Amino acid sequence: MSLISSAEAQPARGAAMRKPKAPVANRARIVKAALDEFAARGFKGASMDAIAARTHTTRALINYYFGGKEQVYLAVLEHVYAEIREAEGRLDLEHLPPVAAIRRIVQFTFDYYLAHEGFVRLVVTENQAKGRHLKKSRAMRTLNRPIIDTLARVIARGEGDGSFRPGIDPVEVHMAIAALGMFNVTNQHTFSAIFQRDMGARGDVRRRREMVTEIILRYLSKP
Amino acid sequence: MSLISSAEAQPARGAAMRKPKAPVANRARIVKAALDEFAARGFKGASMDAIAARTHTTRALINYYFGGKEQVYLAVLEHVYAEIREAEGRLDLEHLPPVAAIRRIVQFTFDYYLAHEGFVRLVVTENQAKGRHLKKSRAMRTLNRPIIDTLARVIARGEGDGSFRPGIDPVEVHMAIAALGMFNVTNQHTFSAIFQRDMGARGDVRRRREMVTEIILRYLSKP
DNA sequence: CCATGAATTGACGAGCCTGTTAAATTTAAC
DNA sequence: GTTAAATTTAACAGGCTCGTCAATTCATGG
Repeated sequence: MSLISSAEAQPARGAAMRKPKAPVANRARIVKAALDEFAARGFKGASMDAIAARTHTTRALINYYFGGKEQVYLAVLEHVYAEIREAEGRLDLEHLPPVAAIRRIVQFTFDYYLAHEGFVRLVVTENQAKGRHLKKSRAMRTLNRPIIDTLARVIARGEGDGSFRPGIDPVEVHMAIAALGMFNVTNQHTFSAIFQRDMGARGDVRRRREMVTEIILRYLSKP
Repeated sequence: MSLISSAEAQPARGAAMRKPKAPVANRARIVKAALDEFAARGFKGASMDAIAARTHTTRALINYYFGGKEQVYLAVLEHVYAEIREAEGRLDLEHLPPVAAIRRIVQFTFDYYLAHEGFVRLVVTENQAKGRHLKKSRAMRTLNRPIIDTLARVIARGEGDGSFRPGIDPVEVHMAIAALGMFNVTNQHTFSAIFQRDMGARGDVRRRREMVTEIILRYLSKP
């Protein structure tokens, strides 16, 4: 059943095995197209035909591969989460002093959301569905442990060397970072419309990025 | 035309006036039911029949009143924004010292989002639609000025009496408050599923509320 | 009491979208 | 070259949802 492992599912090529046409490449392209479509229109709003059109294939083919709309959606979800986890894994913070490490984490997260609007919107969509699909995927739980662990290690180091105060909850800090970073992209439109300020303006975004890191650092620092 | 003003459209009940059928009461009930439905399933996902069922009327009647799905949605949007603005208006901060005033604003916002999940989810939905509907409503722009103004006054007072540092942008502060408060309800499900921590747990929520106020106050305070 | 116009309903038609099925087309192995 | 599995296509059937329209209630003013 492993949907994510499909990428490396090159079938060990048993003797009695017949034919690869372009299934692997197709699957990848479908997931990518589906990501855009789901992110743009939500689960119900997304159209299988639209996804098919974006990949120059047909709806029937997608169903042949994945089994149905819901399963395509799940594949996309696992794909994007795997992607961000992988990116986080390359952060390499161990040799940085705590404050610099936090700074890097916050800015990485902020930038990643900004550059991967599809991911963010997908998370929003999934929440609108009350996490119904996510709960079905066991892969998710192990998939997101690392970020918390690294964050916890940095905070512990900071407490140790006196740059941070004690009693900080890493999960809550991660939440604050995610909240500030996500809001910047998820609520762009209503905010811009209401306050007549283009939230996407270059300078503003850079300033906001700095503000978010400052907010987090001030929260962690000694009184 | 005025969709929102319909609430107070009680026809002055002249002596020779008997009750019509139930148009006013119906309209109110429809908006309420539509709020729930749109919040629960998004714009596309919401069903006019479902709304009708919740109000014991029919789809045709709703169209007779509002004109169509999109217009019902718009009426709901204006309704909830008017509601939160009104609640904010009752905050009465002028006589509080700056720090206490900020504390009240933050906690009010946090609590309001928590108690009005429908409102929050509607904002999310509208953002998923890239603010398409909001932009059509001129009412929105004037509707949300007050909160920024009051916040700006409190910050100015704080800068004046030395409790806050200078150079703070009220809009960005409001954004941070909104981000932290909203995330707490919008991302409940994915966060709970991924980190196996029930974000809704009583104690956690109260602690988080305190954390959010602390985050904001630390950001505003002198270095 | 009746005429009038607003409020309300039931039924209809059209559009979109999804999943399936059977047929056609490739491809690798033999 | 044949063959059989793996892909791909085209067409179908069923379901859901939306907006509209003509018909029907009902309170009210004359």
